[in-house]
This record gives sequence, C-alpha cells and structure tokens, in this order.
Amino acid sequence: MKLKDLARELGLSLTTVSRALNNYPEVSDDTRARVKRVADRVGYQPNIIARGLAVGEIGAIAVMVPKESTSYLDPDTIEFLVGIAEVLAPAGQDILLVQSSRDESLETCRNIIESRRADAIIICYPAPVDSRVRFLADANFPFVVYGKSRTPVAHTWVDIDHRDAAFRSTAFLFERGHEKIAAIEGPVQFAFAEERMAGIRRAFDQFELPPCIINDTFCDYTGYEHTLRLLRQASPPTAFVYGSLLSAIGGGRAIRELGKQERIAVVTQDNGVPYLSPKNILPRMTMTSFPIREAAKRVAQQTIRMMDVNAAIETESWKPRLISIAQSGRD
Amino acid sequence: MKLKDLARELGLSLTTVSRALNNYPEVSDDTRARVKRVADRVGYQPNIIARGLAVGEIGAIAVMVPKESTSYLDPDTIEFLVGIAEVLAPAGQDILLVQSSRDESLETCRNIIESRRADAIIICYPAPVDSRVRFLADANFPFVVYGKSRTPVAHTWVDIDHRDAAFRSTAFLFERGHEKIAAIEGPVQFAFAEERMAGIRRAFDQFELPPCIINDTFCDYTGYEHTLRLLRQASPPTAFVYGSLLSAIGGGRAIRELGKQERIAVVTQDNGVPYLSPKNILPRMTMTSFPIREAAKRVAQQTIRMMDVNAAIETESWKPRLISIAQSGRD
DNA sequence: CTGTTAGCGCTTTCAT
DNA sequence: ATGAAAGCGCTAACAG
Repeated sequence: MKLKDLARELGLSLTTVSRALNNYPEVSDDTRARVKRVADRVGYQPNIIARGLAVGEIGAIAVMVPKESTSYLDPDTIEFLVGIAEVLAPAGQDILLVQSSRDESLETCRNIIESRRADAIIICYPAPVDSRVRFLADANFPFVVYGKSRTPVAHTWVDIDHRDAAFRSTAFLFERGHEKIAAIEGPVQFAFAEERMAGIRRAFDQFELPPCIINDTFCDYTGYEHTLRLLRQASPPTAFVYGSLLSAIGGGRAIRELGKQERIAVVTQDNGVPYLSPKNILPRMTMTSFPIREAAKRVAQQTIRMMDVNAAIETESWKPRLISIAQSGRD
Repeated sequence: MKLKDLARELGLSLTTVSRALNNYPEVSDDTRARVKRVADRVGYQPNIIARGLAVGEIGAIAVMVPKESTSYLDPDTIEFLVGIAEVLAPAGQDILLVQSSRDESLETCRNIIESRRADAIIICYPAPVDSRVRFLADANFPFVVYGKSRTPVAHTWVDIDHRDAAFRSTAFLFERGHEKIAAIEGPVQFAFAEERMAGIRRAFDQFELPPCIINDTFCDYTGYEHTLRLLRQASPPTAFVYGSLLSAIGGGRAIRELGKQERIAVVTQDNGVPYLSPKNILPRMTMTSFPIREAAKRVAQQTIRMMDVNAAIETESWKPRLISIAQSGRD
C-alpha cells in the first residue's frame, strides 16, 4: 500500500493525502480526518526510505561506542545506550549502533555522514583529543559528545565530572589516615581516564605523596590481578580507588582471597548499573555515584536540540554524589 | 559528492560509474579501475537512502527484544546483541534495535515491515505462542526467531535446549540425594521459561516429587527475595535451581546471609556473559553453560540466509554443557 | 483548500 | 562497453 494507492482510494491527489497525513495547515479538517481514518483502516504506512530521500533525513541517530579487542559491550556502555534509547525512541528517532576501534573511528564517522546513514552522531567515550570532533564540527554535522575531551574545538558535550569524583575518592581515603593508596584506572586512550588521573594526582599532590596509578581495561579479572599483585608487594596498599565497579568487583575478590577484607578500604566509581549492585560486593565500598543512564538521557536531549541548524553549543558536567560507607581499613 | 559529480569528474555517464562501482560485468576492467580509483580519491560514498529506494532494500536488520517495565536491557540480551553485531556488521547490515512490550509487539512488527525500516527481523525471546511468527510468515517477510516457541507455523529458529538444560540441572540434584529442591525461573510469558519448566517438571515426575517452581523476572533482588523467603520456611529447600545467573547471584547472597553456604547446593544456567563470571559468586555453583553470544551468531547467519527468497526453513537447538562443581550440600 | 510537477540520488531496463 | 531515460515513494515548490 503506497501513497498513490491511498490517494486513488480516497479520490484525492497524492499531495493532499501527503499533506493531510503530515498535518499541513492548508488541508481542511474534514479532508484530514477522512484521510487519516481511511489510512488507518487500510493500514497505510509511509515508506521511510522514500520519505528520507525526499526530506534528506533518515530518522536515525548514530551512536558511536568504542570497540575493544574483546568486542564486548561493557555494562556501562549498555546503560548508556538504554538511557539514549529512552529519549530517542519516543522522539521517533532510530538508533544506529556503531562500534569502532580507535584508529578506524574517524573513517567510520566520515562514512556515516557521507552515506547519510544518520541525521546526527553521538560520540561515546572520546579520546583525550578526538579527531572526530574537529571533523564533525568542520562538516557542520550535528553531534554531541559524552565525555569531556581536550579537543580544541568548541562543541556540545555532556559529562560526569570524573576529575572531581576521583579527587574526592582519593582525598576521602587520605583524610581517613591512609597513606598507601593505589588507584586502578581505565585505559589512557580515553578522556575520562585522563580526567580521573588528574583528580587522583591532585589529591596525592595535596597530601604530598607520590601517586600510584595503574591503567588497564575495566573488567573483573584486571581488577583482580592488579589488586592481588599490589597486595603481595613488600609494603602493600591499605586502600584502593577503582575507576569502575567492574574492576572493584575483581579487586574485592582478591582482597577477600587474601583474607584482608577487614583491613583494606575501598572507594569505587558506581555508574548505577542495575544488575551490578554494590550490595553484592565484599568488602563494603564507599562510592562516587552517578547514574550513567541519566547522563545518557541528557546526551540524547542535547543531540535532538543540536539537530536544529542554529542551536547553540552547550556543555554540562555532573558531579557524582559521594556515598560514604562504614567500612574496614582505618575508619 | 554525489554520483553525478563523480561522473562529471570522470567524463563518464551516471550509468557507467554506477555499474563500475557495483562490479557489473559489462564494464571494462580499465574503466572500472579508473572509476574506483577516483571514487576513492575524492572520497565518494553512495547515499544509502537513495540506493535503498532504488533497490528496495535498506541494509538493516531489526532486532526485536522484549521491553520490560523497568526498560533495562539485561546482560543476556546484551550478549545476544553483541553476537548479532559480530556477524551483521561485517556483512554490511546495520542493526535496528527495537524494544517492544508484549502487547505492542505485533503492531511494532507490522510497522517495521510496512515502513520498510528493515530488510529482515530477528525476534528475541518469543512468547510461548507468538503472534508475530504467523504474521511474518504470512507476509513472507524474512525472519528468524531466537527461542523455540509453540507457534503452529513452520519457521526458522535457533535455540539453546532449555528443557534439556533444566531437566539435567534438576536431575543432577536429585541424583545427589536432594529431595527439597526449589527452582527460581523466568516469567511464564516467555517460551524459554515454559521450556525450562517442562524440563524441571519432568525431573520431578521422574523422582516422583511435586515440583516447586517460582516464576519471576530474572534479576538480583528477585533471586535474593525468593531464596530468602524459601529458606525461612518450616522445612526449607536444600538445593536451588536458577534459570539465570542473575537470580543465582541474588540467591547466593541470601544463602550467604543465612550462613547456609556450606549446606545448600545450587545449579544455575550460565549464558557466558563475560563480566558475570560465576567465579565471583558464592556459594560455588554447578551450571549448565552455553555462550549466548555463539547462539546469537547462528541467529544472525540464519537471518542472512533467510533473506534469500527461496531459502528453506531450518531449526537448530543447542545443548548446554553441564559443568559440575564440587560444592556444598549433600555432594 | 487542492492539484500538477519537479525533484531527492541511485539503479536498471532498453537502446546504441 | 557505454549512455539516455524511466522509475523507486515521497515531499515541496508552484499554480490555480
């Protein structure tokens, strides 16, 4: 069933039917009502591709997420996507999920806009300086970045204040008398990891101690291995800061295995992933907490806003709450 | 840069350039090479919408996943999506992620095919009798179902043999002398839950005991609550079967809290989600294991196959391994 | 208020 | 081996 068939059925022209369906003001209420009723009855659905070709829009937004060698989407990214979907679906925008590794990301990005696969792009977890930002800004293509990068181009972004969160996490432990603190953080090729490291370094500086930061992929076994290794050192840390609950889970396991859960203090970042509740983790952990899903909703809203040709650039940074948990260590 | 521009640049007609790019045999090797070289140099990318309109295909496959009231994608569904993406991305097919609740699923499905948003549909976790199956079969639209439903229409599906897995899980515990066994299973509106229940009932029948099965959403706190409640009964279960690692995690927590981790045996289904490793869970658990990601890859391959007009209907069912872990209870 | 007509960018007959 | 021209289904000027 195409528009032409529907028009014939109604004894009207293509144009009028199209206009009635799209709520153009110049159609009489009578006609509009009749057209809609019949369209509904015969189950007419516009061909979205044809429509896209005519209007030059496809009704989809590409979400670019990093592809790790393991090619698995981590829980945080998923939560992010869910938040995006919650806003974009009601807005009638499809989501085009695009995974790309660091070195092909610019190419992929170019590909998306040149083949017009999407009307806007969301960049998730940018690099500290991300080539896509300049490219998209130059191309004047609507985009929003989830993450604060140092790319020297004005652009719209939304982020959780990782620097602040990491600073407060570390300072929290120093203030409680810990002096040997180790931080298990994310890969340096991401801007957020750099941000967190800056926060951690500031805390170490303030307490005049040399920082101990490990960078690795956030996952259970990396958290486990680094923690185990550090705890087996001559003078092991008495406290850990984790950039992700995933590493914290693994780290917690290492701590338990060594029977140290009464003596080690832990602070972790918590992104509010529903099935990764800190409740299940031992030892108990203090956390800096912000629901990534909410941040994602803001990203989606900003993206829709940016699709307007003369939308202004906006940036926003959200501060996580610090949830202090009575725990072990020198509390 | 459009085809026309490229053609002008080359001093050739639209037609020839199009044919060269699409590897039509009637173009001379010389011309083809030259066209491709220049196209590459100027960075020409075909407009996918226009192409879609001309060919009648959009180059995307819709994946329909259930939307729960919580509107969160559970880890299993994610793993499924990752598997799908691993096959579809290299095949040049985009993924259109569509979440729909049970009662709007048929409508959504109709919508997708009538608006031609996708060239094929993947149904994930069907209902025991799923209206979409008949609809899509009647419409002669390519689709594959992940999950074995009872819908009385021949169609292509891929599944993990949940009935068998659940039977073996339960029988495993009976064989080890347990008589009070409780099963924490998924919502009955899904075919897989029905399948697992059939397997569990068969085991109970075989050992001539009345089944004890709880149905609820798979998540940490439901697993926790049901387990806690059951363990506080007058004569509590000595063993649990969990339909999902998620519930098992919560259940394990309840068992630990009651200090019963030396006395309760547990068997769980494990779908191989990388960050939900059973290693982190106490008490230790026996599991029926099958990587959902691999099943998803098969689904994607079958979908691509079904896009050929005269593809035959195929069904496949994969048996999980039972991984017996030395554990507590009456082992 | 309604209809005619010219595209949107690409593929694909049908000629040459 | 190459080109001209007719669509794919829809929207949007432009007329009336």
